[in-house]
Amino acid sequence: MHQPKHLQDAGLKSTLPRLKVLELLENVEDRHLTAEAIYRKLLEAGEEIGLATVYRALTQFEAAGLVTRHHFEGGQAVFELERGLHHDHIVCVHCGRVEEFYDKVIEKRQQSIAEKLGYTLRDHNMTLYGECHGPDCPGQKKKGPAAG
Amino acid sequence: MHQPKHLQDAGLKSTLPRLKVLELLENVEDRHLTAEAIYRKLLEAGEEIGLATVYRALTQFEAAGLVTRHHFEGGQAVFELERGLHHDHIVCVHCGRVEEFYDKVIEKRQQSIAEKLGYTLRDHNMTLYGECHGPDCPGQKKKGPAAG
DNA sequence: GTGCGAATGATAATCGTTCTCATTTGCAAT
DNA sequence: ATTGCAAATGAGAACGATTATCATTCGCAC
Repeated sequence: MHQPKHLQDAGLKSTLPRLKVLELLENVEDRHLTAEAIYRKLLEAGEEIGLATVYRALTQFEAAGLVTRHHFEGGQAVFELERGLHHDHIVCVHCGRVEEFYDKVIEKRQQSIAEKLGYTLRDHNMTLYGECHGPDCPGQKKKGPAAG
Repeated sequence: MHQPKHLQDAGLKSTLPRLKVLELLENVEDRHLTAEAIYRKLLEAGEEIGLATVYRALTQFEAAGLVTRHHFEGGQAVFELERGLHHDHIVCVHCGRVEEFYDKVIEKRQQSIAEKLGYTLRDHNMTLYGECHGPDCPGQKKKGPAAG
């Protein structure tokens, strides 16, 4: 099972702006982008597109299962191209870096917890927040710069 | 360890609006309320309070550890009085009912996943979404009302 | 190429939340 | 109890993210 490379396969009319958004999502290295970041990148690439269209395209992609929307902390939703592999996320509280992981034990526990409580599990959201200790992460500074 | 019953114990000046908000949170049966719901309930109870004050009080309570803020789906944050017992939530996608649970296995897995990925875990957000099958839940209707 | 409905984009509108600022309050010293 | 002052309040403006509006343009079937 792989994603349809063509929008029509997802039931969407194949328009230029949609193709541009999809293409960007397929080729960009950071898989988790805000709508505005996508919009800016397209403008920088010389494309003519409106922010509203980016939002519309992403919402449709999400409905079609091409894209997943996440609400990490910080107000702005981020979108990622769906690859058919469920995973959860860990986000660095300092630099915003996002990594993905999958844990079968947790998934099973979630299912049995929902059952035990009388729910039919439909979805879940699990995001861990931590400090990533990466060399470029501002959280790694031994001492902050003098105030001011 | 129990919560300070007095705002001063939490480092906050004891003002009438803050006391009203705290009192409401302590006495209301639904432990998960939006700021606006709290505001409305206080107005209905005859209190004079502004929505901005409710938000401010909640933000301060959160900073003081008296209250926890959750971002479930739906745009509006919900607040709950902190009882010192960490837990996660399961939310009914039909009626919005919220239940709490705690699973030691999941907590431990989260910790070890973060470590394995090189993160120091600071926080996490885990919310399950499901159908609650409660008798009053609209999701239980055998057939929806005729359209229109 | 034509035509029509769907898609686009600029902008206004919306929603939840925070900020501004003039007024009021809590509290400590009197 | 009164005073004084910083901190808190409340009404409404401002804000940021997202969605709706609506005239224009596009994609696609004929």
